[in-house]
Amino acid sequence: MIQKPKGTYDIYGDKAREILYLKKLITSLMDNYNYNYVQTPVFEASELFHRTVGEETDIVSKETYDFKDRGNRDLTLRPEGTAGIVRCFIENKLYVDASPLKTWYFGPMFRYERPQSGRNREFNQFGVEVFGSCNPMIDAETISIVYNLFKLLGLKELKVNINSLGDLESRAKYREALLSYFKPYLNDLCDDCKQRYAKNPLRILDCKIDANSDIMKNAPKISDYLNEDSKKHFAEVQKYLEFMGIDYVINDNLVRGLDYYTHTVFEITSEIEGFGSGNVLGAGGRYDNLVANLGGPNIPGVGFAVGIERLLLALEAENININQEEGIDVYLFATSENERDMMFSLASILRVNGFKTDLDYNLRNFKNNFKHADKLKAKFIIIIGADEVNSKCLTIKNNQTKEEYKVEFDNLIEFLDEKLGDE
RNA sequence: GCGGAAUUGGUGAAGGGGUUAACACAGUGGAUUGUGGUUCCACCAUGCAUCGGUUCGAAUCCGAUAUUCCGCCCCA
Repeated sequence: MIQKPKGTYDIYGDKAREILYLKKLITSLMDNYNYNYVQTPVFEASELFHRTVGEETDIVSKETYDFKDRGNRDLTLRPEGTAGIVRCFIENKLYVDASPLKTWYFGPMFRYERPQSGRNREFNQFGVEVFGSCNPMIDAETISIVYNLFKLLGLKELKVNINSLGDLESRAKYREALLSYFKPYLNDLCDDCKQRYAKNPLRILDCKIDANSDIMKNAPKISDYLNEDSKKHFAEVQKYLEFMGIDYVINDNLVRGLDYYTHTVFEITSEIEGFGSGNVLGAGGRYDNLVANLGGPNIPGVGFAVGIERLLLALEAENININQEEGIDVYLFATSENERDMMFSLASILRVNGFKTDLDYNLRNFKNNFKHADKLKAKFIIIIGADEVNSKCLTIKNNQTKEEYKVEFDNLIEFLDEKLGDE
């Protein structure tokens, strides 16, 4: 028996309805914010991710799905969404259009990881990327999208963490300060942190092992190294968040695992008991140099990604049901083989007229047909037998009230419109 | 990359070396004939993740592999 690849899952039934509902809600929310849907390839040149996400990040160094195609091209299944959208932005010269350009995406991402709760090898992300504005309003707006989506869904146990990494100048100064601060303590840090010291010292702050040590607590804070512009930018982001009534916490140690961030970074976590390390539901930030680094014009960007599977887990943990199974309007069955053709053509007419219709394909007996109609949550049942065919008068049963009606064939649509229109 | 626990029909599961793999739900057919969701009866795993080993005999013991769940690292 061939099984699905490790860390993947099939989407069907309740899960499928939930994801479709989320997509619908997100689509309409993005419409209100006036963002444009963008779809880019699921795989890209491997080099794209090395240059954007960062060579030394875990995502690129040990989690990518790399392969060569039959033309010997080096390709990678996308581990995140930003790189592809930025490439698309540059390649199609989308910067000639209205600025800022506000985009969103929804689709599968791939990371070669050990599966566990809230983590799969193929998973779905919803995200936005905004290009062409340095205005802190955009930073606050993107945070508000994630926040409002979660609130709309009914999530309560949320925490918005924000921080600023500053511009290139501030970041460089801070890096120097960290290097000189940690140098005497190098041997006291964990092995991972020793590596981070050499490759990306900011990430030392992210360390869970040393988090509570005095060394870490007394480490220099990024906020002391922000220059005037960076400070002002961060202050305005906070001002706009307050305008929108979004509670946030400034977390000095929030640095994020992707290399491209500048200025604002944020994470929204679920604070539900027992949610573990998968509690980051959405995260993102500003990346003012990424477009230029990839060979595009010097245009700033802001974005975030939300993990759909994690969002569904959080909804489940808060007992929020978004599975909107509605049931059908009409169920038809024939009493014998002779009436099946009529049943089938009648179903077709109902469907074209906008009624959610299903029918008995199996020639079930009466009992099983009624059972099946209940299972489909049918509002009306139409029974077609010899009498009905001869008299051209249909028997229609309201499956909630059990009332039965005789309706002329020609009046059927009108009858159902009236009955179902009440709701 | 490291660690822990699991895997028995469509589903929930019992059985921990002895031949027909319990029970329940779902499904199908019937008692029931054009009006059901109650009740009753019948059918529904030559097979217990896969491969190999031990044994007269393995779902049961041993080994390997796969997958699932959970934790660490990291991430959404």
